[in-house]
Amino acid sequence: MIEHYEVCLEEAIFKLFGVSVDVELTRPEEQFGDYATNVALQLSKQLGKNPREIGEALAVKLRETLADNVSDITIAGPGFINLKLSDPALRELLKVEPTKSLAGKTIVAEYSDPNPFKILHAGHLYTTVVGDAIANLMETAGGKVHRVNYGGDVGLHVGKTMWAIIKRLDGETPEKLQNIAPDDRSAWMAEAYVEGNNAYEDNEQAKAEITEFNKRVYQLHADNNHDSLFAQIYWTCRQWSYEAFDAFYARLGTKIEHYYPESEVADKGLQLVKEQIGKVFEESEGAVVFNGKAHGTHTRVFVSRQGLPTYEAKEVGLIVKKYEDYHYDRSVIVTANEQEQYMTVVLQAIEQFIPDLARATTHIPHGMVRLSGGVKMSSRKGNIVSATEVLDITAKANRELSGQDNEQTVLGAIKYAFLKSRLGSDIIYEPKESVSLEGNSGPYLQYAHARAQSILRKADSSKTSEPSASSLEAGERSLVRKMTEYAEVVDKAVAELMPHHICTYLYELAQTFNRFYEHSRVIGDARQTVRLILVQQYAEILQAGLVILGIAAPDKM
RNA sequence: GCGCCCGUAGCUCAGCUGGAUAGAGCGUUGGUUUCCGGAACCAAAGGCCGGGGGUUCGAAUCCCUUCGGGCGCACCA
Repeated sequence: MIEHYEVCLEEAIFKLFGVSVDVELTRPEEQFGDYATNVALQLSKQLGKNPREIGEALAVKLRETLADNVSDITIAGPGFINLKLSDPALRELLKVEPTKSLAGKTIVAEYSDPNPFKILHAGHLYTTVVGDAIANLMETAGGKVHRVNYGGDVGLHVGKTMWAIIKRLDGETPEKLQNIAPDDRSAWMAEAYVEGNNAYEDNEQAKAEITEFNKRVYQLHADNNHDSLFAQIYWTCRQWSYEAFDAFYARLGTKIEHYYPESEVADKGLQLVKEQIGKVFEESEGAVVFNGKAHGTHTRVFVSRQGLPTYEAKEVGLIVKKYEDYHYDRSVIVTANEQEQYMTVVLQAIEQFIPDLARATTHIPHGMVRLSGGVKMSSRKGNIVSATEVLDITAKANRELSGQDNEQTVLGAIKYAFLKSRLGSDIIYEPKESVSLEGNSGPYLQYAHARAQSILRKADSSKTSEPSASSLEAGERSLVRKMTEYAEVVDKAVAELMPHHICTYLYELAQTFNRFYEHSRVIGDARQTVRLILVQQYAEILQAGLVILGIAAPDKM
């Protein structure tokens, strides 16, 4: 639809001035019109003419060719051309849906990535919410999205936790695991990890033992050993972690389709890397490294001196494994930005021998979550806020404010607070502000939706026999104008994989509606029919947007 | 030391593929209610867009530089 107007402008410019340009229409402030372009300014130098002259000449031409749809064309400021659409043309724009730019594409979205044997912390909550929204965006654009996560069920951290667990059990006694109550399991393992990590750093003997445990865990996978006492403890605890993840995702409404444990990709990665020694990778000080310096980055170890694959080699295995499983056209990996340069190097290495997969992969880095006034959280030190604690303090803030418990409100509050800022920087989470029903919050939007639904419910019982008018009053027009931006905003969010655009837009939309609603009676008014249609469309857009964000849009609150 | 990211109102943030008087929310001050959900609306105050230089008709936006903060740089993930 918008393309139609752009093409008309391009044709007019060609006819008048004999030059071909790519016209891009933007959304100006409402006072200026519905669409605007600065082509006249851009052409000014090339044509040696005053931009306003160019604009005026174009306006004369366009008033003829666009007479059906455009009610007013003005030249303003230094030479902007502003188009105001006729009311029917504007309402026609409401039929435009987000572009299905990913139709037919298979996409793997990897996010969340909690590690078994470690705590599920606030950062996991954040990255899960972000990943979900991004996956939803790609789905909205028509993509077939597979949501997966990846977690370290092997590696040094497992060695640390296992070391402490066995110490706590007073030996390799898997039967004693039964003494740990199901509700305590996650916390118990998280404590064990901290214990193991401290021992690793402070105690040489423990460090040696942990190193040995790390190898034993790899060996146990290599042997597919489920029987030894050590193996029984390992598999039981790993299962505890997965059960905790399942419960966490169920609570959030996240649907992770497949868990990739590191143990499934370690061998593959190791093998792939070894095959490329002397080509892509080289041996250095007994380890296998990728020399990123030659490519403007830095050198990274892919296989340790002990012959174990590092995170880097496992990533290679994972990227290939995901391709074997899904044959994706595109792969998106959402992680914290501390992994940004690591990922750059890994993709650079893969580019050398499987270029297609490297190019199909997009890494989306985001910042850390900080609780207001808090410090960065580290699971190694144990001074960390768990995902559950964030949910709990938010529930508490909501209870104090509203006097009741409402899980949907709490989740809406957290998700919106996490998603409303542009990805990349750290975010500061303020529970009280997030659950506030005033201002730019999730609950505000949920309430806005409930309120619209309430109007529609009431209208069902009233008569709506008046014919719908085609022209719009000022307040109605502002609302329609804002609603027509929805598809464009979604397209932008999809193109950039940036969910915050949806948040910004939905909030502006709700504000526009509230302004309209404040001054315009709906039920019982002479314009009830046309206004009810607008309320209906508004509620639909609000809901669609909230769905993308993974936030419930309740009919009542 | 090298690399990446980030500095916008008291606080939290939009705006960044250059364009019209730099926008919201919270907080502060004042106002609005016969009536559809006031969890709202209206208004005011509050900004050398970290500093400096450059490119441009035009810079919060691009380039250089400087200061401040975050993160990453070999066998953790």
